[in-house]
Amino acid sequence: MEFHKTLDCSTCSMASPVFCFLNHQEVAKIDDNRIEVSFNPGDTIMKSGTPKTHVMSFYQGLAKVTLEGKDGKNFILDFIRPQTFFSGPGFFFDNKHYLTITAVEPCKVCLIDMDIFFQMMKDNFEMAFAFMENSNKFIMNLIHKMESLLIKHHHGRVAESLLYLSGVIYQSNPFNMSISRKDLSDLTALPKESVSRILQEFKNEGIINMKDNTVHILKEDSLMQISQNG
Amino acid sequence: MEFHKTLDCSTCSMASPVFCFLNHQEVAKIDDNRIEVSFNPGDTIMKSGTPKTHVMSFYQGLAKVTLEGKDGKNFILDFIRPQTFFSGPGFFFDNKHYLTITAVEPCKVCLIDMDIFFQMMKDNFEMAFAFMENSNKFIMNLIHKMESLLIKHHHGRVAESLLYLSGVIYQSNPFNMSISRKDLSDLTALPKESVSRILQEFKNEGIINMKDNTVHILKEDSLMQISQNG
DNA sequence: AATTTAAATTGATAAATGTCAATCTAAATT
DNA sequence: AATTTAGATTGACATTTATCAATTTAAATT
Repeated sequence: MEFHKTLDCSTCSMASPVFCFLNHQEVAKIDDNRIEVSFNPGDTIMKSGTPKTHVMSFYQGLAKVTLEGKDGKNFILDFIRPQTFFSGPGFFFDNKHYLTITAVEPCKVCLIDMDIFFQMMKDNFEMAFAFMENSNKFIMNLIHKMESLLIKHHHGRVAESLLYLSGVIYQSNPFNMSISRKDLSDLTALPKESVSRILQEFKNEGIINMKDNTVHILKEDSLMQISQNG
Repeated sequence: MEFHKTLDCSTCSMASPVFCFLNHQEVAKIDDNRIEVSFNPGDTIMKSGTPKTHVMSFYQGLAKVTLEGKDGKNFILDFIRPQTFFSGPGFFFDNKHYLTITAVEPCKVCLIDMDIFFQMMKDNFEMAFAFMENSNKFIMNLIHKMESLLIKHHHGRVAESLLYLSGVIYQSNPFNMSISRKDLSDLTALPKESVSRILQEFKNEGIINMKDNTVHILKEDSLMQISQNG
């Protein structure tokens, strides 16, 4: 971890849309009340159950947002890429974390004092509204995720995840999957054995190719169909 | 439906906590820009996909919040009882409904013009914050629901639902279940046949009693244990 | 490079689960 | 009250799915 700052809010191009309605004074105040933190893969960025003191601007790397269930079962609700603003549902409520965020690739974030951010929303309704929009998008993600998990069968879930990883998270087609099979298992809410099997099936059917964590989607149409109907 | 008003905001005791920070002027403004609507069981209060023009204060009856999936599969995310404020995740985003709300028992609601409510949040940050707290509670409900559905087996889900209906929704122990088996099926994300079977099992094991839609929980401890471990 | 550790794959099996069809019950309509 | 309709229950079956154990592969450590 580094405690000196390498960025300047006034020139930062990595800020989330939540911050785009601030005037110079407000930007300066954010700058004075933030800390930059780096995380290595596997590091916990936010831990469910702990007190919530900051909101987060995620500006580098890849992280996973996890719901910790019982018996050590975890569910990945989403992956985070820059630029993302994250406060979490405990904000305004009991100021605790309800989700765990873990670095998958090396990450850099700015942590902004929650009270400062809170006060700023009082004076700047545009930021407050941008914050609310951000919350609502999070809700819609959750709803979509829920729908997928409830409706789709195993093959469909894996197909959807591969398309999501390639299209949204890694944004390339032969993509190097930096997440583990366990992560894929937590993302699809499937036992890791099932994930292995299904990936193997996709490979045998010529839908994808796999080698050394590099996945190549060969028949995107087939995957989309499996994702829809499976 | 009745188009004349029977209530007065300034003396209304059925308002959600979201409205508790308003001054006289603001209360009057809400009063001028709301309509009272009654719904019969089965009526659609809000329909997914339609434009969103109002926020809702739910002050009488029982309704279900449904996520419409593919192939006519529906999932009940929650039931609504007074007093509940509901805006929905489309607010601030594309102003469409993403969830469907349907009356289960006769319902009465106030629909408040969305733009008026929006403007009022600009001037009254306390209401805006109460609104945000409401949103975050909704998120936490969703997360809890998701966890249950992902972790628990069929018996556990039915057990949890019975406890929820008795404890939260109907607030009595021998309770008259105004929701249908199909609703119970949509709530637990289980085929209705499975719901029937499991209820019957619970009955045979002396955990509950059932007659004419009246359900009596006899062994709450057993149900709680099944809900936890099942 | 050798050894150890962890992760991923594969196979076999038992259990859970969804679907179809048929029966039964209750409610609604005439 | 008789008829119709919708909803709920039950049974049987095929399929899906989770779990355990064993093997293989890859990564990390010495």
